[in-house]
Order: sequence, then C-alpha cells, then structure tokens
Amino acid sequence: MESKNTLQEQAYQFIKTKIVNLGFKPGEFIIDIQIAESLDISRTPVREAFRMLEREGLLVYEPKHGWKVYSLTLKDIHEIFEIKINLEAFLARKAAKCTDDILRKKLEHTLNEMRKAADAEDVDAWVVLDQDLHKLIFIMADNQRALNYIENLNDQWNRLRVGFSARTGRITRSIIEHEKIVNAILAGDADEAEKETKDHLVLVRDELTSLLINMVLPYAKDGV
Amino acid sequence: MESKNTLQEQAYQFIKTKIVNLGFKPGEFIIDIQIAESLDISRTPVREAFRMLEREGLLVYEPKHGWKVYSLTLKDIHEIFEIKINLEAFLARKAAKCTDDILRKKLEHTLNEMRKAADAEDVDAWVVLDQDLHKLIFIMADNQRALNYIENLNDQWNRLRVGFSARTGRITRSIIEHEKIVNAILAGDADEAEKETKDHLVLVRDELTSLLINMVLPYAKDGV
DNA sequence: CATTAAAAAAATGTATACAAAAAAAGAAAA
DNA sequence: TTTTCTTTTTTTGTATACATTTTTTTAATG
Repeated sequence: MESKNTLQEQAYQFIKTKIVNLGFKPGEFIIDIQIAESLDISRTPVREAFRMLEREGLLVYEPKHGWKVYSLTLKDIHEIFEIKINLEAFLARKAAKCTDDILRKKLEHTLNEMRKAADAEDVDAWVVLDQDLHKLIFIMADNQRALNYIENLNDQWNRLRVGFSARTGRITRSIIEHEKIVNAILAGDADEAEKETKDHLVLVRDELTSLLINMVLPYAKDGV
Repeated sequence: MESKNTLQEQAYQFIKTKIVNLGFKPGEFIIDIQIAESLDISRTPVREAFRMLEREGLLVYEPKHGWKVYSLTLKDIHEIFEIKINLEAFLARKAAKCTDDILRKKLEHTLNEMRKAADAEDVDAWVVLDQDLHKLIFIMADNQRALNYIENLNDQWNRLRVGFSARTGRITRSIIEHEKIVNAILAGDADEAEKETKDHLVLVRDELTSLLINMVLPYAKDGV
C-alpha cells in the first residue's frame, strides 16, 4: 500500500490496481507505451513494473508478442488451493506450537475484531482483518518464504474476491471456521489446527469454484 | 537450457551461470553497466535480466542501492526444506495415484538410468537424472504451479550442489532412497510414497546444513 | 589522528531515439 | 467474396543520453 516515489512503483501500483479491479481484463494484452502515456512517463519504468507483475503471476510475458493479463482457469484455482491447503494446514500446525504470547494475544484480538466487523456487516474491514489473521498465523509458524508464497498465490485469485466475500452468509460461516482454527492454535492442538485449516480452505475453494462457474465464465471465455 | 536470441536472455543466462558457479559471490553487489560492458551490450537488457533473476530469488533489489546476489543462511535452508518436505511429500502421495502408464514407465526407466550413472560414478549425469526423476513425479502429481515453485526453491540452493552431490557415499545412499520412493509410487502406496519422500528430503536437508556449516560459512560470513 | 565538510566519481532512475519484428490495413488477383 | 501479397502501422528490443541520487575520495578543521 505504501507508495514509493519512483515511477516504476507508481506504474506498478497503477497496473496492479487496474488488474485487480478488472480494469484490465484477463487475457487482455497491455502495451507499455499506452500505459506510459496515460501516466505521462516513459516506457522504461513501465517495463520494470511489467517484470514485477510477472513475478507475481498477474502478467504473463509472451516473447515477441507482449504482456498479457493472466487469466485464471478452474485448473488454476484447483492448483492454487491444492498448494494453499497443504502449506497453510502445515503452517497452522506449526503455529499451534508457537509460544510467543504477544502473537497469541494479537491472534485472539484480531479474531474479536473480525467478529465485530462481521456484526457490523463491514465487508471491507472484514477482508482486511481476515488477511491480518491469516498473516499472523503464518508469522507464528515462522516461515517467511511460505508466507510470501501464499500471499503471492492469494494475489492471483484476489481479483475474484470482489464478488466473493460479499456473498450472503459467507462471512457468518467464515467467522465460525476462523474461530475453530484460532481456538485450536491457542489450545496448542496441532492436529485440530491442521484439520480446521484444511476444512476452511476446502470450503473457500469450493465456493470460489462455483462462483467462477456461475458468474464469471459466461463473459470471460478464457477464464479469469 | 535453450538459448533464445534476445540479449536479455543472453544476459540472464550469463548472470545466472556466474551466480550458480559462484563467479558472483553471495552478498556481492552487481552493477548493470559492468555486465553490459563485459557482454558488449547496453544496460537495458541487463536490467530486464536482473528482474528475471529477482523473480527466481537469485538477486535481491535494494532500492537506491542496487542488485545483490542473494546470500543463503541456515534459516533459508530450513525454510526452503520445510516447504519442500511438505509439498513434495504431498505430490509424491498424489503421484502414487497416477494411472498414466507412459509416465509410470518413464519413472521406472529414469530410476534405472540413475543406477547406471551411479555405478559409472558419473556425477553430472546423475544430477540431471535426479532432477528428471523428481520432475516426473511432479508431473504425475499434475500440479504445474507446485512444480514451478519447487524448481524455483531448488534454484535457490542449487549453488551448493557443486560441493554436495560429489560427497562420498551421498549418491549411493540417494539411490536407495529414490528406489523406495519410486517403488512406493509404482505400487500405488500413497502413504509410503509420502513417508519416503519426507525421509529423503530430511536427509538431504541435514547433509546440506552440515555442508553449509562446515565448508561454506568459514569464508562467506553472510552465508551463501 | 580522527572527524566533518566539500568535491568528484560512480551508479541508479528515467527519457528518448531508432532498428527489427510483428500485426494490421490495404491492394491486387483468383 | 475470398485469398494472397504488399504496404503501413504498431510494438517490441536495444542503445544511449542525461538528471538525480548515492558512494567514494579528497580537503579542511578540530
């Protein structure tokens, strides 16, 4: 969220925002000079930004052809969640063994905040807290690389989040799932933490899959 | 391995090779213009190559400072193998359920070739076959993203492979470990495939850790 | 001799020019 | 009308110039 003052960073933020908000459509080719002109900068920083976004899987480079906004398929969702389910379940298991009281307190606090946001039906706040909570669990698990990778996987499908978390009942159910995970971690029950994380992610995956089938595929023939 | 004819690709291959062969030392800052001059090209393609290598975790960009060859610590090895152990064990489990006979035949064949290479003490051939074998398992597991990520993790520590696989007894022992994994997969025994993969990677991690402690740390104070 | 200040050198960040390649548009032939 | 070929336009790939920032060197001061 922090906006560094280099033009590369500006270009990066601009393009990423447009992709996430579907201003650039999945499968669309984007052209450096056009973005450069609309930001009133040169091509150079835009191309650097392209490489950064390629790194995150939001853009795909096709040599001698150009830069394409990555288009998620159902297979992608399946792959992404297969990895997420495994890694996050393992990290939850590890987090259950974490003895850092500050982190444990924070975890409890974040869950409470989530409850409040859910009661207030504040979807935006809830989304942020949801991310905070998962991040906290990963920090407790003490594997920075895994955290980075999962955040990267999330970047790849978060485009769909717009239509997802606002769905009826999703947040209410999600609170219950998160409570189970957090309680297991705080109780130091690694097996339970692993199991509840898996269950939670399977539900997310399945809802996301049906969302992709019902809402998005009709107008995006190559996926999202 | 394929060398595309763009200068970016040349620069990319050149830098990567130097990093892997320790021609550029871990922690060293590398400067675009110097590489550009030694390749007799301009800075532009070199900078594109930098971004590609950043993507692979071989270079780290420090804003307003420059590009640093990433330096592995023991914590990195621990993180990398924690992820590898989890993901690869899961993929081996999935591979055990693969029914594609062509892939299964290939797997058996690759193991045989590895045995031959080991008998002939052909380390170079063995390294290639080892990578082929693991890749085959991942292909059987049918998760392209996980495959890519594991290959990326491997890129990060393969620099150490030079001194690693040549160690006395490592290959002989490794053959046995690989046989167990392959046999479990071919027998369709998912539990066993998962277990043997974990055991194998734990051994690799531990040997790598001791290598890092004994050989490399003395002269590379920030790790490798 | 150590510390700070100023000047010089080097490296990054950006813009722009131009050649080569690809895509698009238009013209000619079937 | 469709197909093929040519021309034009667009876009990529690369080089280079230059401003800004950072680092190093040198000079001055205590």
